[in-house]
Amino acid sequence: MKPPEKAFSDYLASRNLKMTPQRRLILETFIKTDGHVSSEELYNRVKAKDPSVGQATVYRTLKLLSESEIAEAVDFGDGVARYELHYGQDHHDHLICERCGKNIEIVDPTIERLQEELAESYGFELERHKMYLFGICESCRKKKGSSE
Amino acid sequence: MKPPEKAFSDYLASRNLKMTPQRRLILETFIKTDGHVSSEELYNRVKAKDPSVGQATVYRTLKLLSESEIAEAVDFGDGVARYELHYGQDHHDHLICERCGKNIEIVDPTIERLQEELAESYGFELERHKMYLFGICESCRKKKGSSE
DNA sequence: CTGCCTGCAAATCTTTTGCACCATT
DNA sequence: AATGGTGCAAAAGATTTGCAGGCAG
Repeated sequence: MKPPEKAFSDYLASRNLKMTPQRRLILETFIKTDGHVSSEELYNRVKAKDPSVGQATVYRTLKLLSESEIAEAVDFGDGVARYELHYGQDHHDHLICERCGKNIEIVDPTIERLQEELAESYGFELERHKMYLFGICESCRKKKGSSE
Repeated sequence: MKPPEKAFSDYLASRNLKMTPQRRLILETFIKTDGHVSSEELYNRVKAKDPSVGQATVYRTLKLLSESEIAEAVDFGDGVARYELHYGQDHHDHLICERCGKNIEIVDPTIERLQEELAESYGFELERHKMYLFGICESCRKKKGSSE
């Protein structure tokens, strides 16, 4: 499988766009940052390496990365768009602790298959899905009453 | 089960807040509107009945309805917060056509149970979840190539 | 009076866009 | 020259907040 940079420049080329130093830097920084980055967080990291990069460029590049399916938006319901690396990653869903914010990546093949079947039963061809499980993790349950 | 209005005024009372004509009107309008309303849509409907109601009041009331679990936020990833009636409704997830936006409410008991088990296997106590399946519906697949 | 509510407008916050200039072909 | 790309600042869109006045107990 080709490296993400190559995948990105291929995507750009296919749309008559160009790989630029800024885009390369943003992509590199994005890849190094694991977890779920907001545009602003990414902008800050990028700025640390090259203060001349503008915030709009980060927004624009993140959108390109989404379109090219190298990044994927994850939405935790706070008003901020977050992105995670998608290219070359296994699909996964999210298990989130509502108290401490801990975020575990999960996947269950049986559920995946049932989702497919469920969509089919409604005549849909399933393209993708998002599943978020919200609960309280073990350690937060132990120190009960400590928050809220 | 008590009617939503009662549930809401009980919730308000429990927080030393009051049921007001505006709040009542907003709740009534919200209940009559099925599907997934944005604050602005709801504001427009409310305004049609009583033009003196302000937009901020709709936002504020919608937040109260969320807190009281009478409404629930659904997030389709466009920048707008939408709400649906939650109180007294069965839980359901969403099957969304990426082409025409058709939105079907779905539920699969087996998936629900597996989600519970999956969370448990990570030591989580599952409180709630959100699942969105995105695909292409049958009629959109037939008129293929008609969009995008 | 006191405390909650409301409408309005101003403020915030995130994201997008217009524009003039730059770089590469 | 032509086509994109960029940074900046302004704009846009959604939501929140400050405030002065209003109402109910």
